[in-house]
Amino acid sequence: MNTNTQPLPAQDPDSRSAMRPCADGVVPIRAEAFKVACSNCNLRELCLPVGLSEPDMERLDALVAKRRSVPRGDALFRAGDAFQSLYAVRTGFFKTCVSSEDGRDQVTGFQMAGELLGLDGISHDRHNCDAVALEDSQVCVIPFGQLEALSRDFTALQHQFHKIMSREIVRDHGMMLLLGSMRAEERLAAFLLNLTQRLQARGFSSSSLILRMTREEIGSYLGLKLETVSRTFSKFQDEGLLEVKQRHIRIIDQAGLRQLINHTAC
Amino acid sequence: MNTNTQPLPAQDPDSRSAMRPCADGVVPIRAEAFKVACSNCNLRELCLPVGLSEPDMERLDALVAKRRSVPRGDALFRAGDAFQSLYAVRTGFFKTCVSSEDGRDQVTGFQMAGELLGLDGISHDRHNCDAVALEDSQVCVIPFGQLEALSRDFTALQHQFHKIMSREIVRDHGMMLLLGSMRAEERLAAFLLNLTQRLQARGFSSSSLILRMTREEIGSYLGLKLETVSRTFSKFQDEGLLEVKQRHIRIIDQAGLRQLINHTAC
DNA sequence: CGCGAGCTTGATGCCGATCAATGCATGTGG
DNA sequence: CCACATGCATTGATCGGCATCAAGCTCGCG
Repeated sequence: MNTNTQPLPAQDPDSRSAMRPCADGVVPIRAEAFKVACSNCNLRELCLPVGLSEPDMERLDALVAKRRSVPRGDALFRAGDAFQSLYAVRTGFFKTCVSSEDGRDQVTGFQMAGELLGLDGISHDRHNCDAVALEDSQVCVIPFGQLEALSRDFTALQHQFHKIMSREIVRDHGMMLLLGSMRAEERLAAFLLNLTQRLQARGFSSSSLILRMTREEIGSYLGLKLETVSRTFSKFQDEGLLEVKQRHIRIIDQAGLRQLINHTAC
Repeated sequence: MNTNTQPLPAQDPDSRSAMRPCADGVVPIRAEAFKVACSNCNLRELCLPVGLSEPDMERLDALVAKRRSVPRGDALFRAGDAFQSLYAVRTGFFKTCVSSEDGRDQVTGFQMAGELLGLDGISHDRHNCDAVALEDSQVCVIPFGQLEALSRDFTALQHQFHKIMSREIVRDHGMMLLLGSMRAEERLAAFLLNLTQRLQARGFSSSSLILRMTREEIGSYLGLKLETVSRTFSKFQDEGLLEVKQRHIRIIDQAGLRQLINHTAC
């Protein structure tokens, strides 16, 4: 309903071809006109400040004074880097992936505007996964020590932060369910529905989207090979559930997708 | 090395047949002689108080004044229950499992002494999974509101709690890697090594263990069917890696198990 | 225009699921 | 104490979903 991200008809459809140069301050993006501040960020309903009152929110502003731009393909951080800060995605799109000693790797999540990156770093003071920008992106830097300090005399922030961590745990458990017991079609359907739901919350169309990641990255996330992802997309298209043109997806029968998940049917 | 849980030769081998009656206070377990307190709990090196100084630890004692016994098979909490408290396992063994609308369910973890239960409940003020005791167990009740309050003027506790949540996230990402890209043998090997490592940290033998869960529960956790778990156990036994007698496992070739995981070999 | 990254599609094979029967412990009631 | 029921584990036979290998195809870009 009330979208405070500027409501685009679909995701900014040309952002891949015509990527804007992104050195800080070079390009007069509208956001630059404001002070760097949560209190006037159009993501405040989705990000760390959720539920904070106006005056409370201004106390956050001191915290997130810094931004950082990450061009497509670059890492915001890598596994092993010292952990200093959390990051809130302002614009753009990220993937996080862990890898085992023997070189296998697994995409553990895709993050879009308003979502937090780096929570896994708290445990051992080192980041535990790579965070890579899938398009030119910008993040707010949240020094973790300061976040802890501020949340010490700031109950609402403290609680909100705990909720965010807990929500990540719940999400991960959902992924374990998906990876442990769903079949390829169910996985892909769940993935698409989750993606569109999150895009919708950000003011984008719920039926039309552009995938920012490759089939291989989707496959890694869902525990499938890229060929299986591709075939499943084609199958969904044949069945009239989707229209698939490379990375452009239009969802034709959302209810049909939903049934796929809830209906064990087998 | 210095084990502060009483170091048993292996896990209390008769605890399943001769389960002690477990109504609170009925049985004079040694712990009952002390006050209920973190500061003299033999799990303090593994549980929430890790890293706290002696005087700091005593401040925790006010928090965890209550215990609760959970007989084998009973739920400590169920998905949908109102979230009030976290729980620290004092004795016994738990599984947590989530289930989807269509009845599928997935074991998301096994918890032993010193580990925390209920972190997923913070996000929506309701528990999001079931926690079921796999043997007669006892937990410390940690009212979450009080934990937040105490951690507000108690930096070390605050930080420790954040680390615990983060560690859970890291663990979950590891499970996603396992579920997304490992084969049955690798999964079971990783599971056994993880289990023995945690048991060893608690003063138990690192080569001999008793599984507290069924083959089906292991399978659910690892994204396999119980027959596959059973077959893989047999295979490991044939290869001289393990000795398997029902739920009694003896690890003969730990290095061999380790190789299985790190060596993609295929 | 032609190269290359990423996507699609087909043919084949294998790992683990499924179905089914048997074995093995524990517990119960006659 | 034995007979039987019950829950869990093992093992075999078969099947199917997804991985793997291998071409082509599409599209954006130098």
